[in-house]
Amino acid sequence: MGTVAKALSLLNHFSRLHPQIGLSDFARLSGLNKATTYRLLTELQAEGFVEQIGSGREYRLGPAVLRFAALREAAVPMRDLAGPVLQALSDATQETAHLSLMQGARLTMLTYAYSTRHGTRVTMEDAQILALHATSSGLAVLAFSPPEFVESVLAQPLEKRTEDTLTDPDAIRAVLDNVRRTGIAESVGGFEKDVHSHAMPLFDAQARVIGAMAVAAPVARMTPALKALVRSELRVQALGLTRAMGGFPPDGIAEGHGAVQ
Amino acid sequence: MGTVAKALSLLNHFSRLHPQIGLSDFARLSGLNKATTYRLLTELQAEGFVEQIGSGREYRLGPAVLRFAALREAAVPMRDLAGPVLQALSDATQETAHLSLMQGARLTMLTYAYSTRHGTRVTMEDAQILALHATSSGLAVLAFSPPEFVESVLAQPLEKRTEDTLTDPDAIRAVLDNVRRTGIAESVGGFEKDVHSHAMPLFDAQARVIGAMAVAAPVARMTPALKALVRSELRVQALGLTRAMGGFPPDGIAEGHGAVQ
DNA sequence: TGAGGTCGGTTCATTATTTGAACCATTGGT
DNA sequence: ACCAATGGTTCAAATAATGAACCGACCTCA
Repeated sequence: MGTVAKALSLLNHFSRLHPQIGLSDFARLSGLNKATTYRLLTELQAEGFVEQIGSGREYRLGPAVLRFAALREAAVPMRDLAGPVLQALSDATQETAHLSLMQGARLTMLTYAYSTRHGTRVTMEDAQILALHATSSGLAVLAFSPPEFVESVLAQPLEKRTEDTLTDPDAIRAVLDNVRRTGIAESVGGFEKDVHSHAMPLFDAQARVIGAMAVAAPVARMTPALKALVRSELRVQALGLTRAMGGFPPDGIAEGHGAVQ
Repeated sequence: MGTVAKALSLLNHFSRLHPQIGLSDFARLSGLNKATTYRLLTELQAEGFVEQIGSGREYRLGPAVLRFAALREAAVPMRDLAGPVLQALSDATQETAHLSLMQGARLTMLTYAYSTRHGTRVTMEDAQILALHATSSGLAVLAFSPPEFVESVLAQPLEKRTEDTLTDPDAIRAVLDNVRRTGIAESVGGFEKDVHSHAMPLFDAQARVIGAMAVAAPVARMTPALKALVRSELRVQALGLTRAMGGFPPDGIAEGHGAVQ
């Protein structure tokens, strides 16, 4: 590992729980020599990536990261990030992948990717509005939304799009509990007949849900093998996209993989 | 300059105008050897500070900066603190209020608030860099910076942004004396033509200047009455924010009110 | 078609920077 | 008065950074 990588990986020890860290702690956490750690921190400090609290005290993240984050936000629109991720998801599963974002109280499709493998496929409309109670994406979003919002949605009349659409608020609340446990929402024929879809929520920097990523396949093709593949691919890609957008999954979702804490 | 600082200063070449930069351009811009530049970029990339667009193409800022910015915001909610204060300042004056912070030797805009009252207003760019000699914010900061720093700034070539920009070091030193006496810096058309702005410095817990808060209005609207209002509001809000961030103004600024220790 | 100019990326001997054990000076707890 | 922390510093030894030259791929223009 080069010096630069070592210095930057020091920053990874910051978290919500440990927003400021002393020199000795840094040395312990990173396994580096104290003198080395000190020199690296000094360089990070000179560039504004960390700063010191009082006089001769702990370090915390510096203001430079704010500047670069603003530039990153300006340079990389969400659609650009989502495109390749959806393509990868679609390639891996050979089915339709799509991404939707909350806009106000509505969930709308941002973009999608088809697979070329099969003659039949689930098709999507641009800017389509996805019913929150009737789609896997909607359920994924609801499961991680504030309870007040969930109740306000369930209090309204819930359209029965197909004979399999869930419209009983209690039944939906039970489903949401399950989604919270597994992190993945599932819908079989709830929005369009013959469509079986899985979805995972996407989060912003405050760990608030902002939308969902989903894979949709014809019911007949959703074998146990494909289901397992979809779930694992979706998990990886949705987490990856959340990270790429600067978001944080809430506690309990980002199981394993250490990192972010 | 250490290797880490070199790597990090590569990132400074990103801007709104140049959101992505190729290897050769980076080498040219930084004056480093191409191989060196490549190795540094590779390390930055491994930590997610930059990423490459397609296959073997240009570099742009990576998602890691967003992650750290979110953590920084969580740890130091300066923006959160500043938002309402700027809004109040903007509401009271019906003009644009903005806040900038020193990062290394640069003064950069953190956040701003517009008034909705007038059709015309002074507009701000995110993460904009404010020239220290040519803006009211810069002068406010310089006036309370260590003399060595002031001299190092004045020793460099001072860009003449407009015909009214002060570029004579002696003239600037005289202005700074005045700013120190009144606590408020003023600039008429020094950065952008037709902009008249007032600024007050902000201080940290050691009474060191960390940035400035400013109100900017079109020259034509800056009547004596507005000027008096701006100065009094700015005084109250800048002092309030310094306090809210845990900072202390140096002796002689916090007149009256018997400062906390 | 091919010459000449980019580009991103790679190599390797030379060089300069990073490294770490030991050492300060302070601080805070007992 | 002591001990064990802390942040910060030193300097010879070890290691990692450096840069000139070199690829192959891709341009453009003749």
